[in-house]
Formats: sequence, structure tokens, C-alpha cells
Amino acid sequence: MVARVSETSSEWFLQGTAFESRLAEMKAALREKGVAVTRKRAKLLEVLLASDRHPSVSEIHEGVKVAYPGTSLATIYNTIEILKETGQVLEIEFSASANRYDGRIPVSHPHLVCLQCEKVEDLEGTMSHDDPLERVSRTTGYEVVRLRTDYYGTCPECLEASSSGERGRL
Amino acid sequence: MVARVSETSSEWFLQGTAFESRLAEMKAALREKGVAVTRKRAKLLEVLLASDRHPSVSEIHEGVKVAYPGTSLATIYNTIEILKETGQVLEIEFSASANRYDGRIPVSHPHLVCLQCEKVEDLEGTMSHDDPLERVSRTTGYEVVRLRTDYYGTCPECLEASSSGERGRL
DNA sequence: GTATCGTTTAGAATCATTCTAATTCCATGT
DNA sequence: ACATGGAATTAGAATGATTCTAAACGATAC
Repeated sequence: MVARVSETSSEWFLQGTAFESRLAEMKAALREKGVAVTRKRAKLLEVLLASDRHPSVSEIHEGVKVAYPGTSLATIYNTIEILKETGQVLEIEFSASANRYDGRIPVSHPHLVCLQCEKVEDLEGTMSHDDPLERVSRTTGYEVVRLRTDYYGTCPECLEASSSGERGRL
Repeated sequence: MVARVSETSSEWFLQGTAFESRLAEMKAALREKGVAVTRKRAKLLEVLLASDRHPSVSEIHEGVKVAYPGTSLATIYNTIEILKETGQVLEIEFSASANRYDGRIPVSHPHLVCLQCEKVEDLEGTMSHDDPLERVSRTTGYEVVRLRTDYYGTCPECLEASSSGERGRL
């Protein structure tokens, strides 16, 4: 499934119905939250969904600037933050490099991360239970050297202690 | 298994044999690489192994400074870098917070990360295959809201193209 | 004792991200 | 058309973890 955006207009070629429905879903989620879907935000959503590259904030910024040259980085960060709050984008964190974002599949799922070209790909069909590294190496052609499997949540002590929604910065 | 370091000397209480053997292993790995196990570095290893808190660089720094007040942050970063290169420490990356380090079990394994207190715990016995979020919630008492499972390696294209070890910054 | 080379240091530099305060946009009512 | 108010956007400053740099230090060999 390929999606590609015209450089000269906001028309879409080769758009899948998945693309359109995700776009509508994301816009609805924003309106639901009471925030406006401005032209720049709409464009941001399109850029985010247009590629399977799991773009970084600055890649998204570049994409939005094609249509709206004056766009500030802050706008991208702001909107991404709103999307995170509404569960409409998955943030893939890196400490030594910019975070990457998945708007197509906004729920937790495994990725393949190339340590060399920094490509981030979705990893399909991962439900067997032999050695994960070996299996993933075998089925993908990657030379897999590392696996990160972290569960995020609130620990029992904090569940007990907390009035409500204070959050750390993880 | 509990390990605790005296505040007033470098003696250890409640040290397990696992602690001692890991410590020896790490020192050996450093010597193997040709780098000296200085007093500060030795202390760093002890601090790293002393708790199951998966300490950050600055927590390690604080610990080392108890014994060697003049120690610079750069020394901690330098030594951690060497440990990473020798596979003697596992780096747990965060983008919105300092990275955390696991010297006890330096190979990839799942952790539980509390979004509220930023505690990082090892997750034991994770080899069944129902819904991981639900299962982990049930078995740990955490309110698990997110799972990160990422495989890191080199993609087929880069394997093809690369003379040798150029690396990105992930 | 001195030369050497790895270690350590303080501080500057970097870079992604967040914050801030001012400005602009835009829908709505007049 | 026009004014108004609240949200959206902006440029630039601030932050914070990490990395870099160049100088100072220290242990060991000679």
C-alpha cells in the first residue's frame, strides 16, 4: 500500500482507503478534544500518514513547510503533543536521536530499527514463541542485535498513593 | 536478593555471590579491553551493581562522589561508554528523561517502567503468550498502559552496502 | 626524577525538546 | 464590513542530557 503526496497541491495519488479513514479518524479525535483542525494541522496529519518512514518532528516540519513555508517547529511539537494525548500517534523514543512517530498504527507494536540508517519499520506477524532475536533475524533479513521490550504503566505503590493524574516525564 | 553499600566505607553488606561474580566479570572485561580499573571506576561498578534501581548517570555520579567527592560527570559518561562497548551494561533509553543502566543483567530483557515514579524494575518470567499487557498487569499489579517491543539491528540493505562498522546514533 | 600515556577534569558545545511572551488568525456577533 | 476574544502560531530563549575539548593529573617504566 503506497501513499504519495503531490508537491504542488494537497491532492493525493495512490491513496488507500486506510489512509482516508485514518485521516478522518485523527481529525475527528482532534475535534472531539475541542481543538481546531487548521490547515497546517491537516497538512501535518497528511504528512504523518503519507509515508511508512515513521517520521521525526523535523521531517514532518519539512513536509508541512512545502505547503506552508512559514510554519514553525513549535507548531509541529504542539500538534504532536495533542495527538499523543488523544492516542492518535505512537511515539517511538530515542535518546541519542530524534523521536519518531507512527500515525498509521497508533497503538503499541513492535518495530525494526536499523542502527545504521535509522530506518524504522513495522514488524508484522510476531506471535510465535521461540527465541525472538533469532526468529526475527530469520524472518526479516535483519541482523538483529538487540531487542527492547518494555512495559509502561503505574506501579502498585503509585496506584495506591496517587490522587489522580500526576505524571513523571517518561 | 538485596545488596546495600555502606555510606561510610566501601564495605559491602548482604552481598550475594552474584554481585561478586558480576563485579569480577566487569573488571575482567575492562582489563581485557586494555583499560585500567581505577579506584573511581571500581567504585562506579559497585554503585551500578549495588541497587536494583537501574540508576541514571547522575545517580551513579552521586554514589561515586560519596567515596570520591571530586569526581566529574564526564568520568561517569566515559566509563559507561566503555561498559557499553564491552557489553557489560544495558542502556535503557528515554528521550524525556535520563537514560538508565542495568549492570546486573547486561543483556536485553523486559523491564517494568513506572510512568509516575520512574522506577525501572526487571520483569521476571515472561514466556507465556496471551495478551502481554493484560498478562503483565495481572501478574505484577502494575496498571500497564503501554508496551515497547523493539528489535534493533542492521537492515538487509545496510548489511549489503556496508564495508564495516559505520553506525548511526540510535 | 622525569617522560609517557591513559585518566580525569571543568566547562563549552550540541541537539532535541519545551517554554514564553508576543503576534496573528479566524469565527462569531454587530 | 468591522470589532472582539480566544485559540493558534511564532521566534527565540531556556532546559537538560549528553558529548566534546583541551588542559591538568597521576601512575608506571625507565
